[in-house]
Amino acid sequence: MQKQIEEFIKNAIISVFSMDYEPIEVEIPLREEHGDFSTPTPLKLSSLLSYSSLELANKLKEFIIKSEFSKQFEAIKVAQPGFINFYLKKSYYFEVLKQILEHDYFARLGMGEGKKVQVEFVSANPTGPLHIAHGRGAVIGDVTARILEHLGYEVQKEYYVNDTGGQIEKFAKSIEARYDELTGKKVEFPSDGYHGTYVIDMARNIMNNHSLDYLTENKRVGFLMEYAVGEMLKDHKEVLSLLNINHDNYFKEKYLVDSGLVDEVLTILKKNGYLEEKDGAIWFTSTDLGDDKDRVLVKSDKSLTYFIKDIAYHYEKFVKRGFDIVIDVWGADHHNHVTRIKNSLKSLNINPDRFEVILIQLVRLISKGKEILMSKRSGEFITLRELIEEVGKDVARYIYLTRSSNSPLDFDLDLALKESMDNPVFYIQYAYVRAGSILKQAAIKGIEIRKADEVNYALLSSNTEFRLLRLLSILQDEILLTGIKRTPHRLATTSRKLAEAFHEFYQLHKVIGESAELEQARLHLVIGTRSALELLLNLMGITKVEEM
RNA sequence: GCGCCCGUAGCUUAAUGGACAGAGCGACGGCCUCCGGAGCCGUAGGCUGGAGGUUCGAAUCCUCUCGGGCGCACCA
Repeated sequence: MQKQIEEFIKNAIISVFSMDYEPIEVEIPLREEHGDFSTPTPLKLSSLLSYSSLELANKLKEFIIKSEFSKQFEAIKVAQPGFINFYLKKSYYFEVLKQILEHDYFARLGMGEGKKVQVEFVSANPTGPLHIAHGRGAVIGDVTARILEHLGYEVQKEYYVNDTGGQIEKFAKSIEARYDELTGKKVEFPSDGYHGTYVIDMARNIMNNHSLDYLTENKRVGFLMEYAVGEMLKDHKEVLSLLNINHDNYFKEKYLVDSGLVDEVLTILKKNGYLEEKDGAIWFTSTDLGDDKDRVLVKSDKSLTYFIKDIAYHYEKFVKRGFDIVIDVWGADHHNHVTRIKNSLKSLNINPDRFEVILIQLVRLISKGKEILMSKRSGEFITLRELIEEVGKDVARYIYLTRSSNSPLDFDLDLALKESMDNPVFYIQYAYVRAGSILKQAAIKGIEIRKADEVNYALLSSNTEFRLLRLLSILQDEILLTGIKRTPHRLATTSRKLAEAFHEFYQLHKVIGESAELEQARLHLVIGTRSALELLLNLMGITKVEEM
C-alpha cells in the first residue's frame, strides 16, 4: 500500500504541477491520529514551487479525492504545516483480514524477485570458542537473512572459515605444545600462543584418540591445523544451532588459494594497473583510490596476506557465484576494512554499492553492575554457549535483537535472568499462546470457523479491535522497511506493539460466548493476529510456544 | 595525531529529517465469579552531553567542544 500511495502521488504531481518529483516519501506515522500513512511531500515541494506547502497539500488533496484511488480511504486530510494524511477505510482492514485468513496474505513478498543476496556472518576464526560478541553478529545476520528471504530475495547464509594463515598455525602449535606437556615432554609454550584451557582439552582429546607419535615434526602441525579447525568449526556449528542458526554454506579460505582464484585476481589487478612491486612484496596501490597507504597483497616471503584472500573471496562472491548484493556482518573493530574492500571491488570493476557491511558494536556482559570479563569455566571470555545455557536461546536472541547494531550493547545478565519471568520475549510468546488457547477453546466447544464471506467484520468496532486490525494491515509495509533499511532490531518493537494490542483486546473483549455473529468476527481477528505473531516470531527465530 | 561508532527518563534503550521524543525494567496507585493475571488500566520520571549552524521542521544533517568505546601491520 505504501508503494501504491507513493506511485499515486508521483503521478498526481505530474498531473497537477506537470513536474516529475522524486523521491516521494510515504511513512507510517508514529501517532495513529495522523492516519495509517502520511506524506510530507508538499513541505518539500514548496521550496520548488511558488505556493505555500499548505496550498500545495490542498491542491494535491483535491486531485486525489476525485480519483478512483481515494475510494480505499475513509479520509484524506491535510494537516499543519503541510502533511497529507491517509486514513484507510475500515473495509480495507476487513479485506486484509480476509486475505490473511484465506489467501496467505503474510506469504513472501515479491519485491526481491530473482535477486540473489548473500549474508555472511559469524565467520569467526576457528581458534577458540564463540563468545558473546559473535552471538550478536550471529543473530543480526540470521534475522537479516530471514527478513530478506521474506521479502522475496534468494538468500544464502554463509560462514567464511579461516582455515589457513598464521593464526591457525599458531593455534596448532599451541595444541602441539600442550600435547607434548601432557605426554611429559618439557617444551616451551609459544609466547604468543593460545592459552585457553580449551586448548589443553583438545590436546587431551588428541592424546586419547589420535596419537601424534607416528607423525614427523612437520607433518604434526599440518595435521593439527586441519584437526583443530575441524573440531572448532564443529563446536561453532553446534553452538549456533543452539541459537537456532544454521548456515547454508561454509566457505573455506583454503579454496581461494587451491582453486587459483587468488592468482586470477592478481592478474586482473595487474591488468587494471593496481599492482606494484616494492621491497620484494606485491602491493595494491590503493592510494590511487583514496586510501592513505598502499596495502601489501603478497608478502616478501611470498606468503599471502589476509587482504588478498579477502579480495579474492569477494570477487568470487560477485563474479563466480553471481550475487547481486553481498551483506557482510562484521565486528566494528574491522571498520577500516570496509573501504578497503570497496576499493578493491572498484579496481576489479565491480560496483562497490553492491557490497554492504553491517558493523556490530561491542557487547559487554554486565552482572551486578560490573562488567564480566572472564569465564570461570574456561578461563576465556564468556562463551556464547555459556550465555545460552544461562538465559536460553529465545531471551538471548531477543536481547541481541532489541538494540540497533551500531550502538554498543550492554547485556545485563541479571536483568536477562530476572526478565525470564517478566520479559518482552515471554510477553510476545504469551500473546501467541493466548490466541491459540482461544482457538483451542472454540474447537472444544465445537464452534466452527466460518468462511470470511459469511462473517460480518463490521461488528469489530471498538478502538482496540481497530488498533489490532490496523497493525495487521501495516505489518508487511513495516517488515519491508525493516528489510530495506537493514535494521532487524525494528522487529522487536513491531512484535511488542502487536502483542500489546492483542493483550489489551484479550482483556477487554470476550470472544467465545458472545453472540454467534460477533464470536465469528472476533475469532477471525484472533486467527489473523496469531498468523501475524507467527510471522514475526519466525522472522526473529524465536520459538512459537503452544503452552507456557 | 588520523579514522569509525556511541552519549536520549534512575537503569537498558527506540524513533526511514517530520507532527506532542516512544518502550521495557525499577518506583507508586488500581483491576482476578469471565477464553491462562507471564495479563490489563493509571501516576511520576526528559532543555535527546554542551555550543553554534543548515531547514518550514533536527535526537537525527554540518562545524566546534566535552565524555566513552574501537581501529590505524608484510595479523586475521
